Amino acid sequence: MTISEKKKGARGAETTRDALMNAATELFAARGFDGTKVEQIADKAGANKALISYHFGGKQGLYNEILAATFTEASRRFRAIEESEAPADERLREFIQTFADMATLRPALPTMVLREVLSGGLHVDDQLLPQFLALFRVVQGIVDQGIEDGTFLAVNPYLTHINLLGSLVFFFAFRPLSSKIGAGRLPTSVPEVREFVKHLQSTMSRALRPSEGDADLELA
Amino acid sequence: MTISEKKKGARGAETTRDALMNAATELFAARGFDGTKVEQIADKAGANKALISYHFGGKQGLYNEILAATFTEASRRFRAIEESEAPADERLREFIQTFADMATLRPALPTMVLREVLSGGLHVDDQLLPQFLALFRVVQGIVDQGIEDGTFLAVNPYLTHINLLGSLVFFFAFRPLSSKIGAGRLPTSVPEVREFVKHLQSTMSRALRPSEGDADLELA
DNA sequence: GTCTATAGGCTGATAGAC
DNA sequence: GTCTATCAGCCTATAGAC
Repeated sequence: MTISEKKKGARGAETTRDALMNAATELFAARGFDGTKVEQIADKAGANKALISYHFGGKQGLYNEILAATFTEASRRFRAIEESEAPADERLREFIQTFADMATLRPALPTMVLREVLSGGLHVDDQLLPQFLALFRVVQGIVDQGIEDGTFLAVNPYLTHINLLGSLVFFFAFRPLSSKIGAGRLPTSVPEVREFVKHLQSTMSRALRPSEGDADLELA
Repeated sequence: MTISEKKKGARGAETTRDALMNAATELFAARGFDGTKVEQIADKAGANKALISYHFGGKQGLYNEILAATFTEASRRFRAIEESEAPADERLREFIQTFADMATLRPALPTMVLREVLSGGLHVDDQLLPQFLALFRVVQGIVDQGIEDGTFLAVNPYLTHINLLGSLVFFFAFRPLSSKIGAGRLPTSVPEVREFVKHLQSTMSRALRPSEGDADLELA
């Protein structure tokens, strides 16, 4: 038995601080800030609720820290794609795959993005805003590149971005409800992530591929 | 001065009941159930907060009534598309346009759908679930039709539905934040609904159109 | 139908012992 | 760092006058 396991049998080598962060991330994602009570967080973490104030200065502080950690990690991962010099089509596939990997590893990410979007970004402080916006520029950069070298149709990059990110975020946010509704009432069983990734990749690829008689399409 | 205007000058011919509904719809959409306080609703409606209990039996009752009204209206509008006998491609365009019209007229709709999805459908009682699911079957019905008569690629209808609905809902949910971030920091100005509708219609059309060498694509 | 006043419950935060 | 006990504030709901 290690020192850190001295008291809390339910946790591994996790510090109390980390346990609180993990528990809170799940709860905030599922129920939102107002819907989550500090006592629930403490219980789930197997810790005392007073420690939330001690470690994070309160519920709001904990939320901010989680938001920052989530966006920072996402930001870091996407930077690799932004710096890649692969063809646009390949980078787009990579973006979809990376987002899916991240959402699988951290299911709270799409949910928290969505909650922030819904709340009008009320909780995103100015320090975090650049990272938030960075996430919103990746797709546009890729589309710009594809249009420039002629491998993509001249679509509106911003709308393409909304289209793609909306699909991704919605898919992952919808999965829990999808499971709840159940196999009987839903036309198909809950789809695998792999399947969805493949679907979205080929859908976007077809949607952006310039074809013969398509000079009339957009340009907004 | 009509009888109904006897007391509240700020409202039109609106009954107190309706004023509360409208104010609450906006607030619930913007801040969620837990984030909205009954006093805020009353203030916005120019009414007394005790009247929420009187008219709706409490905050939860008010929320349920709004949710029911919202989904019922959506359900009614989409039924027309479901019963249409137009070609699949046209019906898909119609679906997108109808959703956009509805979201423009009632901005709370996409937001509340999204909040329900995020919460895992916690507030949707069993009576409402069928209407909720109906909304989720429209796109799939259209795609099924298109595949059957050969005008669409054999894509997965459920994933196509997620793709389309995610894009639509996200676009409208993101608009307020988009405005807040501002013209300076966003690559393009906040796009018009018309523009987005056109984009999404042609994107989906291209994504679903069967082309020459595409026998390899899906079938999950 | 509408208002005022208040009750009663819950929540987040902290003081202080260990 | 962690825990117990407690408090102050807020929030919903209701009783009762008009």
